[in-house]
Amino acid sequence: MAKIAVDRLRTVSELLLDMRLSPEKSKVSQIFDAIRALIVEIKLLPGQQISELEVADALETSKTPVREALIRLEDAGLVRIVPKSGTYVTPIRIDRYVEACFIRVNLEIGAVRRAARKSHTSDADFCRELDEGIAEQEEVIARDDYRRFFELDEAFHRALYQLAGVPGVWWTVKGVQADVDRVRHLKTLRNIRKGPQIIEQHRAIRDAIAAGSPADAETALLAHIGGLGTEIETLSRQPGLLEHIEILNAAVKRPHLLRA
Amino acid sequence: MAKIAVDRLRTVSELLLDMRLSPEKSKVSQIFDAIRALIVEIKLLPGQQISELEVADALETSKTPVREALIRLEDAGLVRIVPKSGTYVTPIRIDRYVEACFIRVNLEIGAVRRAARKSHTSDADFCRELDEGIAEQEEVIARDDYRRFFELDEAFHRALYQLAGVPGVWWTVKGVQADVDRVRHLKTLRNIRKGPQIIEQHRAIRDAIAAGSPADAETALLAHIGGLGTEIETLSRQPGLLEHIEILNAAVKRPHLLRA
DNA sequence: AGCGACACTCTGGCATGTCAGATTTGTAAA
DNA sequence: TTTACAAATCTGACATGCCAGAGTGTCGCT
Repeated sequence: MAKIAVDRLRTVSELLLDMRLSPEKSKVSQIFDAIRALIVEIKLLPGQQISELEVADALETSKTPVREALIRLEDAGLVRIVPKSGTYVTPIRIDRYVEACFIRVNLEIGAVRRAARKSHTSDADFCRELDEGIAEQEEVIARDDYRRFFELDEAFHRALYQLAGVPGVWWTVKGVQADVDRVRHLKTLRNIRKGPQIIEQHRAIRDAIAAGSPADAETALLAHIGGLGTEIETLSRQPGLLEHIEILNAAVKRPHLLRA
Repeated sequence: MAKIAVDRLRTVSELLLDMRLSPEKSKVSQIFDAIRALIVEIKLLPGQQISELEVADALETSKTPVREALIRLEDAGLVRIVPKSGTYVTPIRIDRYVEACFIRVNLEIGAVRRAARKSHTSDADFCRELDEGIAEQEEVIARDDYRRFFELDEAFHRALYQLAGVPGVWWTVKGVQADVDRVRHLKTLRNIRKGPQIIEQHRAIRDAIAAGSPADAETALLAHIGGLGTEIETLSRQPGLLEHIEILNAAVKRPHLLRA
């Protein structure tokens, strides 16, 4: 099996040591966000244990807020709490990943179709928000600001739901995207990027909506985030990506697979 | 404004007094389920306060598990926790209702289409589970067992996701259905039922899947759970339903609107 | 060496207590 | 009666502590 560079195994306490809790927001939400980020960015490996007490000590707080954050992380599917045993990062499951893609694709198809229908009976300014988004995307891609581009991409898709008149749906999508985010992070780690191409696709979606054509909008969206089959193919085609995931999932049980 | 019969305002403690916590399952999940049921069945009215301490006393337990259950209820959108003030049942918002319908319709369209495609290349037994479900539905509808019918209906739709190969999607659907369930409860309270018709629609969906025709499957599904517009129309056409919701939302602030 | 019993440790479930802020209530002045 | 303001009350956020059960290592028996 190919050796793959993986971050050294770090305990939660190590990773959180330099974090300071702001008294402005609730501790629970801050801890939730912090640990979620660690999991999504694969700083915490699948299967790795997260101890309430350890986190509490590292953050100089008590177990209670940590525990409540972990409960919410469990609801989000990022950790598994096993009574009297421990709390563990869930493995990256490709079936969940596929389901998340399924959800996103279908919801977004529905959104762009609705948006296109509404656009049909609205003024020319209907797509202004999309246009502004695309313009800014081009700016940041020009200076390789991928973090910002990631935010803009998210905003663009959120705007689609807004145009469709179902803004809240976005949060549902976000909620199930945990596994997608983890895989996406792996992809960017492996330098799989395609910024300009994405912008072109965004523009195609915008145009179809502006033209008031639900069918074209669906086609454009599918070309963008792809059908389910496409998505899995993409994964398989990336040499070693699935293997990489396997290794990550197994790493905690077999630490000798890890390299510094 | 029309007077509408509404359950007398009951505190959580009253409603939970006869409940006994089983030591087999965790207290949190039992409390979560119990309060969720009370909210969905509109025993607890929108806006009504749910005090941690009150629930804890009624169930002869401590605040901790109650609190954790309430946190999960907040994630589910059923309550709103206001720091240093109280925890309140969220109002029934029709925009959320619409969004939940949107989510369900689009996901289920995707599911039946996929199921139909898979059926196309599978054996004749592909739809057996659906057939068995429909058969049992006919049995229970014959003896007016609406509670059981409700379960079977749910199982039928869950089976659709299973056939599509994305079983986990069902849980996402369930997660966002809180408001739908509340409205549905209102509907059944107002005697809006149509059992035999539903079974006929189930059969149509099954047939389209068995025939391996995605387009027909989508059509049949739309006829069943309806497009978004249809759903809202249904609401508006029910004389007084929207009003009823308004009154429920306002009831707690204006107790004089309530009748025994 | 192989294996089972037992003690010890660790974990999360839960009980209880403290506190600051939000809300309500009592009350007295206008 | 109305209003203003302060005391009393109530609430959830968080801290701390205890407990039973799961896991693990050790030691003695075979």
